[in-house]
Amino acid sequence: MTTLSRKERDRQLRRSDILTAAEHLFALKGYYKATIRDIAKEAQYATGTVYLHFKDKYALYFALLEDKMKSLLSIVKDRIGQEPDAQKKLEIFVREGLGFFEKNQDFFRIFISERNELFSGRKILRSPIGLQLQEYTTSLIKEAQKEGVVSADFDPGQISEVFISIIKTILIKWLVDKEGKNENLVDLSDVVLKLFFYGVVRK
Amino acid sequence: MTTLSRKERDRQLRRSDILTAAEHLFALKGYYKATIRDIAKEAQYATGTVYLHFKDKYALYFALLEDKMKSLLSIVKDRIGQEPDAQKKLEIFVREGLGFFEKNQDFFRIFISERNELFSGRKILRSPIGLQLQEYTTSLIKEAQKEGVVSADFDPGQISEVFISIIKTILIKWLVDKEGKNENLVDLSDVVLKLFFYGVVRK
Amino acid sequence: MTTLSRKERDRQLRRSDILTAAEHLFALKGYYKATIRDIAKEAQYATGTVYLHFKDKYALYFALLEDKMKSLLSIVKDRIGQEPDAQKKLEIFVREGLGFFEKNQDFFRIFISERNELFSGRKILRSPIGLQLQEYTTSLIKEAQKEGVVSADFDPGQISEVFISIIKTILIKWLVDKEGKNENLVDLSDVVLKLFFYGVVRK
Amino acid sequence: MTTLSRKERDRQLRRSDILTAAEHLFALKGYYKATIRDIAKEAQYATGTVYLHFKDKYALYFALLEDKMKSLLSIVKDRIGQEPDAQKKLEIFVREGLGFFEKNQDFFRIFISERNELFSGRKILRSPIGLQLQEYTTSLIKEAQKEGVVSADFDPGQISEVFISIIKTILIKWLVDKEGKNENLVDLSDVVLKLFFYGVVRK
DNA sequence: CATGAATGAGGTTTCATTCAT
DNA sequence: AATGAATGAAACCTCATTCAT
Repeated sequence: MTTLSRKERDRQLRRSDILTAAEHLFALKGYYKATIRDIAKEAQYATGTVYLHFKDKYALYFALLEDKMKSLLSIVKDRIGQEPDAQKKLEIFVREGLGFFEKNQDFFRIFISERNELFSGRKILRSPIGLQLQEYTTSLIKEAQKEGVVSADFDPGQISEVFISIIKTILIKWLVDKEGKNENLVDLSDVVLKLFFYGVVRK
Repeated sequence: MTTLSRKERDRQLRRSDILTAAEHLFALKGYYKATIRDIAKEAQYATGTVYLHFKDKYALYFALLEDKMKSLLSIVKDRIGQEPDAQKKLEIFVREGLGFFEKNQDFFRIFISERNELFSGRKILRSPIGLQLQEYTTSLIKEAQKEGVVSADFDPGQISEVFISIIKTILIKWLVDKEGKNENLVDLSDVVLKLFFYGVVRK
Repeated sequence: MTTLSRKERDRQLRRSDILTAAEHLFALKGYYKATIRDIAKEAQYATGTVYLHFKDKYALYFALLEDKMKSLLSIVKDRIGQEPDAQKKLEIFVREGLGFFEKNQDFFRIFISERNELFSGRKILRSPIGLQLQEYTTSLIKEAQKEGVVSADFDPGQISEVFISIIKTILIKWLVDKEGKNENLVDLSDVVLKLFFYGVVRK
Repeated sequence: MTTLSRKERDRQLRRSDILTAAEHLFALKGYYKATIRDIAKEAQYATGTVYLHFKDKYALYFALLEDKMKSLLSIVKDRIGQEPDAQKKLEIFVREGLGFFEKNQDFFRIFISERNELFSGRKILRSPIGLQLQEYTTSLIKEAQKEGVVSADFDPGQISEVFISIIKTILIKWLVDKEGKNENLVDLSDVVLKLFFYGVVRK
């Protein structure tokens, strides 16, 4: 039993090594320019080893996104936990999302590049986990509408996408400009929430 | 002189043929899967002809985005024209932007996929024309801040990106869901502006 | 017109160069061990050039067999021409077949290796040209049966395959033993025909 | 001693398991497309185990043919036993050969594909056991010649190959057409012998 | 001995780019 | 200038073979 579980643990370790290397290279070079050989080399395995864990290049890419999105979703759900207030939930969502992306910037780069693929072949965002994330966000919005925090006039699906897109936009800008500024993530959360809830008009 | 200008006119025509084909194929298959051969074939030229007009594949891609962005910028500037009111300007911006993208959906698909490349090699958004578009948007925001329409607390660069990103998000959702709904572009403009100005809170 | 036909002629020349190299290497190493790279190199072209003429490795192989079989069939049909006597026709068939194979020994090696593939994936012998060759042989046998030269008791399809197989067997043995002996092809024809018509019993 | 012999018996069992799986897969997919992994899996061993019994892929293939040919030869020799009549011997040879191949169709498919390799690398037919089979057949023919059953004009080696090839051809056709017909093996033997002894002419 | 994960050479195929016509 | 065949580098993926457990 110990033997078996060690085997399985080793297997997961290798899988994880490869995913980490893949995350780095896909973020750095993009899906097409990152090669399996490079990924294997960075993970310090032979090319063929990658194929013991992932059936082909796309399966590796897909698994990577899937794992991270699962992780993000579970963290967010966990942190939101039993919080009863709908607005607070959204606040936690923003804070945790920003935090996760900051710690997983490679993944973030890959993640934002997925929105484009909505039209074309790739479709992580419509995979089970992609849909779960979307549904979860939408459910938070719906709740906020029920509680009267968010106007019921809006289409919750639409609004939840705007919500996500504001988070992304603010985060991108922050990452790109990072050099100069010292703004921290808490401040970013505030900006996102203010924009989302009250828009840009002068109070 | 006539001869020369006709030559030049022909040249521009060919260039334009190729750009149109490229727009179609890049939107359809993405940058990597669209081949120069296919583009040339769709434009009804030989492969080599493409290289008489564009130094390499990326130059073609870049020129395509540049042309369209120039066109978008000039339309928007033209329509905004002498309008004195800052808020109205933003309204026109949204309306014209949505209209342009609707008429140029192929370009739109390519355009949204450019955000990803912010980090990596491609960077149309940091090219002269990309920066002009960005600066123009930012200038509209600044104006709105001066007139007190937009709160001066926000960083205008940041806000202008959020502005653009809301437009994109709403438009993407509209295009993806297009089948069922019959919402028109004017309604979309309203949603964008409401969200941008007042956020989602119940009034 | 001249230009066009020269182009086409050049094209056929290249195609033919590649086929010749392929014939050599397939015969020498077999289908799987012969590589496209080697074939291209032997034909003095770049690897990719092969793919301008043949969609993939199997298409090249198939085209090779097809071309040669067409050629064999047309030679045999041509030589048999207006010969009225059914037995003489079979005699010509054997003579011309042996002659063709002797001049095309590389092709012969590939050809005999095709019988095996009857069961598995490859199936040149069931392609249009393969069937034509088979049907033609069978038709010769049927004629011989009508004329009373070959017993009507036999299934003509079966007999025609035996006929072909005797030719092949005798030829293989001859090629393998070639070193020592000086038996010529005419003598071989005699052996084939005697065996086929009268069997091995002492007269 | 018992322990040792059990070990040895086990060893032979494993070897035999692997050979059976190999026979199946080589027949089904051919030498190149059958993988060691698949063979091991079908035999329910690990990949590496195959290499404890056979030095490499070709050794496995070779051993398979060798075993079966040994078995065929010993059956035929056994059945021919003390039969004094040369013609009867050939009759038994045909009957037993057909019977063996019918029971070992997988092997038959592999066996017929070996003729091709006469020229190239593989050469089971020139291995000790291949030569024994050939020599045995030739000796039967020589005997028949001595007894005046087969004309002494023919080269016995040549004739024995024709003999084998007629058997193969008739059997292949039978296997391929099997669906429709109900011809049994005894009838096939008759056809083979008639063709071999008397050829195709009308009596 | 048995296992099966790891290795990495090597094959097929694609495609941006060049260049002789 | 236009053509499009040729080039050949480089990618993905397979699989015979090895070797630590």
